[in-house]
Amino acid sequence: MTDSAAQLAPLPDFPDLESHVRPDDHQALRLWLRLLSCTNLIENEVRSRLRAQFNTTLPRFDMMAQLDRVPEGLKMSDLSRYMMVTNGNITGITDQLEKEGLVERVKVVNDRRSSLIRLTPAGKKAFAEMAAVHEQWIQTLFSDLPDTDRTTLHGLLGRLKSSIHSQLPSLA
Amino acid sequence: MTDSAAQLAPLPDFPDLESHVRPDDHQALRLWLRLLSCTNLIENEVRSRLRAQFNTTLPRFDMMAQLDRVPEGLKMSDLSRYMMVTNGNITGITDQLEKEGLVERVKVVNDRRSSLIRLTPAGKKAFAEMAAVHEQWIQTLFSDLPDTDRTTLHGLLGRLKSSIHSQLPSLA
DNA sequence: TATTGTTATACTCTATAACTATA
DNA sequence: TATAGTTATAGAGTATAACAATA
Repeated sequence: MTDSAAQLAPLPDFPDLESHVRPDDHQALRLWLRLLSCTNLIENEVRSRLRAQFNTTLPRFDMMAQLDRVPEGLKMSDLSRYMMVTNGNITGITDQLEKEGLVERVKVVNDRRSSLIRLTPAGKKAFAEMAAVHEQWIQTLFSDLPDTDRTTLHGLLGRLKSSIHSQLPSLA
Repeated sequence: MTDSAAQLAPLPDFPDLESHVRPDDHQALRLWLRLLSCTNLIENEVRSRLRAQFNTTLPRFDMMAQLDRVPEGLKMSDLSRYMMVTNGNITGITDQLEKEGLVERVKVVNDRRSSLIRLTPAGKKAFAEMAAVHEQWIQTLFSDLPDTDRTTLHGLLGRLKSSIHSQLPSLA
């Protein structure tokens, strides 16, 4: 693996937030604008495909993804933390998915305030179908990036994430 | 510069969308979840500070940033492309900023359908103050990442962005 | 016919805060 | 007192689509 990525020719000028970067902008700002452009590019595409092909939204998909990985279910406060949104929003998304029979609230015996949310069999099935297609989208969108570059990127973003969490301890 | 980033110990488990990655998830999906986590982490913080300290929003800030870099102004359709939102939304944000005296619509002679949007002197001043503080936030948030890592990251994200644009030519 | 911008609409996501029921 | 979840509210952002004016 090399550092050649840093020495490549300038990119073509795609129209986005990065378009008006100026020569005197500092490295961190340029990096942030590019990070934001990349993420928005992919996220918008994924949102639009989720809507078109599965009539769902990213938050709904994300919630089902979290639940799919914990078959016994998750408390709403856990979901709230993982999805980084407030409690009331989790109630709203849960209500939608419950009405469609994709998740269920399961009472727990030891604490009558809380319940576990988990996927129903129908929810598991629906999510499995979406997840397979979703993963294929992601594979394809990232497929031009060589394996080593993906690994490097993953590692560097891990450092960035740790560093930011240590600066914003309110989040951890 | 080395590839050491790829060989580091696993990250602490911060509660976010990445929390439930499974051993059999493929590299591209892991990378995408981490990219999304990092961006959301920073973006949420920036949104919240823009709200608290300047009583503004990210789209408003972004629009002023675009305009600040083109003193003669931009057409609304240009802004629409750069900000990757539809035309109606640009009208809405422009209306807000115009009412506050931060931008103005300037008629162009050769095409009476369109006008140029540009910052007013008050808008320039207000943006300059915000931009300086905003850049300081970004500098700080990225400051733990060594210079070489920032450069590598910038380069790799550039490759990713090009690759995605070439897959989604509708955007270019 | 195509393009620029506006308007109207509807929906989702979001935070905040007050509330309840339990612990 | 503190915690889990609900409800109500208000605001922002978004896409879609119909529209007027102009090219």
